[in-house]
Amino acid sequence: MATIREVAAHAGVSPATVSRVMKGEVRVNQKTRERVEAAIAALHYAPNVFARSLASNRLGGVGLVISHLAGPFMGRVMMTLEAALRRANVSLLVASGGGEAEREQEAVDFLLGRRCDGLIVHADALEDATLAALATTTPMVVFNRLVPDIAAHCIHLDNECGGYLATRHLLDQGHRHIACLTGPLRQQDAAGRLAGYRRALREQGIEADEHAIIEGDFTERSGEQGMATLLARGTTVTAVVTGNDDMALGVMTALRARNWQVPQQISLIGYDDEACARHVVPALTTIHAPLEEMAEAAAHRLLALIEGASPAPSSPFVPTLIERGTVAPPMA
Amino acid sequence: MATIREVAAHAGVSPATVSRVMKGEVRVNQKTRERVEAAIAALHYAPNVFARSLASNRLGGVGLVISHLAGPFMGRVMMTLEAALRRANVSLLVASGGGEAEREQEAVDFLLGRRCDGLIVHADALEDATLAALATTTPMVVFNRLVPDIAAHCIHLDNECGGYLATRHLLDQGHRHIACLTGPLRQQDAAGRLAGYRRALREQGIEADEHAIIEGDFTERSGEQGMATLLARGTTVTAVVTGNDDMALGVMTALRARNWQVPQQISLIGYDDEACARHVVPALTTIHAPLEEMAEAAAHRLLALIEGASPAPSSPFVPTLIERGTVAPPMA
DNA sequence: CGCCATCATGAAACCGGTTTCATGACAATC
DNA sequence: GATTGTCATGAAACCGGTTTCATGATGGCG
Repeated sequence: MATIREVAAHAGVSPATVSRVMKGEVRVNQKTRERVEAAIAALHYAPNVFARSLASNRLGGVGLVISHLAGPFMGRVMMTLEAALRRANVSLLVASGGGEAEREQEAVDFLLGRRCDGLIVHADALEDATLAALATTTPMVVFNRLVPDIAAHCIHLDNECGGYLATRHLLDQGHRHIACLTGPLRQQDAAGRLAGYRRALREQGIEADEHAIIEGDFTERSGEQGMATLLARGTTVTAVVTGNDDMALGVMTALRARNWQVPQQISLIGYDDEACARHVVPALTTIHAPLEEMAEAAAHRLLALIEGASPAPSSPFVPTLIERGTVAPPMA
Repeated sequence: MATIREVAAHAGVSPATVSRVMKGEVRVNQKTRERVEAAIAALHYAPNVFARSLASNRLGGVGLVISHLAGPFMGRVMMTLEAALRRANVSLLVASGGGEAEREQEAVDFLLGRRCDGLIVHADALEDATLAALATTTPMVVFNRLVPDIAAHCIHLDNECGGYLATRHLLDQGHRHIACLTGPLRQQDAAGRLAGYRRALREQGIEADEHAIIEGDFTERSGEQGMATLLARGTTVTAVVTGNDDMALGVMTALRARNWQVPQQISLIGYDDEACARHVVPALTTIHAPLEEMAEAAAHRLLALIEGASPAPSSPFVPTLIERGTVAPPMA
């Protein structure tokens, strides 16, 4: 592999000039530039990334910290992220944290130890304060979460809106008694969705029935249990909004076990639009997040931060309702 | 950030000695080692990875080339890979190809340009010859595919066995007329599964009905169409094995549209054990691949190759049957 | 014509480790 | 006691870019 000095010798210039040509600097004579470019082509010169990193103190790559790599939509997110970064000739290092704060911190430290130029963090467990501190140290964007102190570093979804959309859709169909099976409420997304649920009810002058609001943990199992609890209480709800699709799946299981018909006897709405949502029967009506757009935005935001741009706050991304087969008007 | 020279000065030794201590070399006096370690701790010294890479010509990271990042099980694979590599203090760079040969090649080139120490390649579109050539250039393991010329570099699944297992299960239940909706037969995995299907039939002295073998392309749609074709022909099959779970989902759709009952009127078996398989109703009986074990093996194999081990061929991983709700004995 | 600004370019220092080779100390051997 | 071998260690070269600073050339302006 040719070095910059060999190229320089071949073109009859100094290594400094080759370096200038490589980075497309203006201060190079046209003739010289052409000679250097010819030499580069002739020798198939490709700069040594290690030397470049050492000298410039830049990796040319960013790190992605993911809580659950195996989660239902990380693939879609990574796909877009990777493509956007590669277009900028920036590589993507991945480290996973498995949803525990300690392991997420390890992932961050690992990537920082590799001297990534920046970080995209999709972490459930790390505390706001930790993330805020990190943002002062290194270019960073937080994905799918709003950390108030560093809002300008966050690419997030308007979960309140999503919760509202779901509930509103049921209200529009005529439902008046709607249950809400939430995710863990210490998690921002779950809390936001619940807030949207409450707002939709309030708007219609309906008072929320606190017995019909059950906190789960985003697992299918917790959806099943939540619905079972509701039914055991002899609930009169005609519809259920859930914290995510997994929980909705659990709800369907609980209902099926008791021979309730969806949507004839009870309507149901999920959240996330996972692959499964399309495939269950009846297909799940749900809330869709523009993950690809969000990923694209995250990549661009991070690249800008690395270039020294000052973080500019942006509005949250808005989810949309996907109507499928689990919502119908309530029975008379 | 402290440099190795500062540590050396602090410990009253030369940088060379610090370097020796860092890599745990034996040829260091116990007393000296302790002094150096104290200095390292006192200065919070962490070696500069760029300098290390430049001097040692090693990145300390490997590349993962993925055809479809958003595919149904890449998450599970990446999760395990990343964990195994990180334990060895090796980082993971990811590049996606999107299923086209050209883009897959770009991904490979990109990662090679970043001087990865090795490559894990999960590519559908790249040719065997290309991969074989690559293996001579750089440490590499091929994931979920068998390239005959470099079998020792391949971590793959015994698809023939999977196809056999599925078909055999149906035969054991008493089915005698079984359709097979395959993936694209130019793809090794699809062809292997079909071969297993044929062997299972042959073993029972049943001649395969070529009209009941339809080539699809692994999409849900192709499963639906395949089943529709079969039904339109007034088929007499009592069971269907499909190329993957997506196709099985399509089959279920086609059957539901015509009011056929699964598994009472027709049995069905998928392949891959995707997340959805558990959730559809009835839950899909399918073939499960030990992806985590395979990923673990891929990581270890690659790390060994990087250390200079000579590639040792290994036997394919064997899939297992997951019995759920889509298989029953044929009607009398 | 002389002075100064502008521009293109090269020399050399620098980034911070790793590794080779030389050296000196000490012990074992004859 | 001289020789040889082993061991711990340091000096310095090296990896291959980037960047600063100096320099010489060119040209515009008074």
